[in-house]
Amino acid sequence: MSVPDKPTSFDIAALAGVSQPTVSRALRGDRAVNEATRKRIEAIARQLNYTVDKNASSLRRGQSNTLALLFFEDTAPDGSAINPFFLSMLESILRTCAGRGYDLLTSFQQLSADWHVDYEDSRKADGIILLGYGDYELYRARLGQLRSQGTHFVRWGSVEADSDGATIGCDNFAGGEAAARHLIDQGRKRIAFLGDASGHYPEFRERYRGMCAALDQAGHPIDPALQIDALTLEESGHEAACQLLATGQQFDAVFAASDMIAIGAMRAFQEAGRTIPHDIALVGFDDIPAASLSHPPLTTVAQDYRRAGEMLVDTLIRRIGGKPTDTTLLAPHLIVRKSS
Amino acid sequence: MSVPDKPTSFDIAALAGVSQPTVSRALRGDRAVNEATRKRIEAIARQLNYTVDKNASSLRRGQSNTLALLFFEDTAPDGSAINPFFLSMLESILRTCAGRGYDLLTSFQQLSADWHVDYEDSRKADGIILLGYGDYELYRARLGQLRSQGTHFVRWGSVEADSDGATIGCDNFAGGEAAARHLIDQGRKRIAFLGDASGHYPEFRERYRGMCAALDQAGHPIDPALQIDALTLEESGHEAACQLLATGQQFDAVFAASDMIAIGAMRAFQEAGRTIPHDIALVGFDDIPAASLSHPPLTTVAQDYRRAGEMLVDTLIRRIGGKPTDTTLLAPHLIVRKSS
DNA sequence: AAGCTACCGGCATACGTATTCAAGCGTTTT
DNA sequence: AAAACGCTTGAATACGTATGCCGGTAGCTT
Repeated sequence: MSVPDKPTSFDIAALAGVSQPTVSRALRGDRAVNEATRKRIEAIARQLNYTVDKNASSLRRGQSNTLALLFFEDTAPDGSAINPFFLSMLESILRTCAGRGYDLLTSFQQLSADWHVDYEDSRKADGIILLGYGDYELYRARLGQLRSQGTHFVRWGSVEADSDGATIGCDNFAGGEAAARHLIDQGRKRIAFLGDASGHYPEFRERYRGMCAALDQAGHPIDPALQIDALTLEESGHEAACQLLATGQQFDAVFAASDMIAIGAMRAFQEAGRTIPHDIALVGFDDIPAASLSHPPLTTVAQDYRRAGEMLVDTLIRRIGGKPTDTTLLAPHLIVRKSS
Repeated sequence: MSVPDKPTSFDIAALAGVSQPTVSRALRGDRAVNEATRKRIEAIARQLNYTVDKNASSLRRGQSNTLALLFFEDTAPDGSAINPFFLSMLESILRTCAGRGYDLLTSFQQLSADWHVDYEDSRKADGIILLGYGDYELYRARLGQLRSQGTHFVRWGSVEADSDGATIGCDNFAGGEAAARHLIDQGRKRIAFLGDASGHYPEFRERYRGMCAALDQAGHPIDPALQIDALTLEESGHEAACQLLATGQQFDAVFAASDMIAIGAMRAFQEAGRTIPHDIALVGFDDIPAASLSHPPLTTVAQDYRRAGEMLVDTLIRRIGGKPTDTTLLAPHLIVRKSS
């Protein structure tokens, strides 16, 4: 059972009694082509199941109508699951791409690895979306490199590193403030923070700073002993919570830098016999799907991943088109559930 | 600030004092090129930041080293989140693709829509992976169409529709049996099933049949009244469970066709004041990440999404290469947690 | 010394599309 | 009636790479 060769625009042209360029023009909707001719060509094309060869087309036009999505990971490629929050964003990005006539290429990158972003260089994509919590220094160097190469890209992340409108981010400071204010309103005074607060994760640091600002405003002291580093993994959250308990410090609330951390911490606290929210009020960040499934359901600061995905794609498309774009800060909002 | 033109193999050739074809050969590792020449070319290429233009390369070679992933959805594109199980699989597929030197194009498809699978026709991808619970009739017609076009594809799903080794699936019957046997071993006799058992979802039907077989073997009667339709959505699971309660039927266990259904059902039962597992033992299917986070943690039949992703990619690559492939049935395994 | 082989690299060309340029033709303008 | 114009189309070519074919050189065999 042999499969007939894929028809080309020459085949269509021959059947329609016109030249190949006319076929190309007709199918791209060029108005220079006579209406009747176009209809005829379209009919034949449909009948032969003709589709434009994207490789040839991209080669000729110098663009591919494809975007590339790069996930950065902290952890070893093994065993690790990607942060659900980013998966939700992926979904939004996919839908937006489809709506805008772009395809999406997806891949993982080790943050530490020497990611030579081949996609645009090799003309496989017109631009790149960068996703993931970024190690600051390494990351910034790469961004500069991309810029100097003239690569089109946008990234999700901390806005402070941005100089040219290529970043979409969440107002992490405001999110941290909102979380802390909520806890303070519940009468909590000693709020612990689980998540890196110093360097590698600018997002987490901002959340911490927002929390500190709220504490400060309420006249509550800020105790550095109540801050424990953690990565966005259930296991890491569990560990950090155990560590916190082990310090023997008093605390009546915990603000976790991400839901994954919060969920791990919740497990640790419950294992230690603490009741949530009675003994410890707990607030997370992201509003991943699992947040509403925990027991008790997790109070959290929701990021609008839907909007974020749209903004990323639309901003990138604007940049590819050479139009100016602005750094965008999306407002998070607190979702109060039973854990606080 | 103007960006210099992207260098081509001609530029490299000129600098290296050789012809363009030699550059192409050298960079592709053709052994007909002298070692020293190759090193020289490689050095220059690296220095100029040269990368092969994938469009030109794909056009010339007639293949793109890209695979396309199509998700099928039941539900409206709005508001719906994709089944977490498939997201886990996506991750595995992505990693495997990367390991095999392929890129991955991802997109959604409405199951009902007239999906003209453009990706291979238009030479943007060498083959296609189909993912999603499939409506049988519609779906099968499309598969036939793809086959007759000579499109390379593999799919995840029920094996029974497969005639040519293009399917990777889970042994749903065995999974259903295992779940039911476990419940029977716990002394349960009247087991309800939540999920479509008749037609549209061959996977679910198989799970149901497996459960019936186990009941039968144990000498327990099978009561059709204990089967309620549900889609793989939390909301749908909740609804189905409510419906089941409303029938007034007696039952001491529930086997849900998926974890999403199980989680929705758990909520419904708890709202109705039933204790799990005391009043109702509950078993799900898939082992999505959230399954271990529910309260109580959900006993479930795990599918090996990791292996599945690898098999899908590797099988597709074999088919693209014209090699024969076999239908593969992966063995699921029961994970006992606290819900049963 | 003639012939043979292995090795290396250039020439020409093909992949399929999109665009520039110009030409043919019928109609309108002056 | 000549010139100008708009509309439609074809001829030629460029995009950048990969590969079949062939020629040339050097080392080796007989």
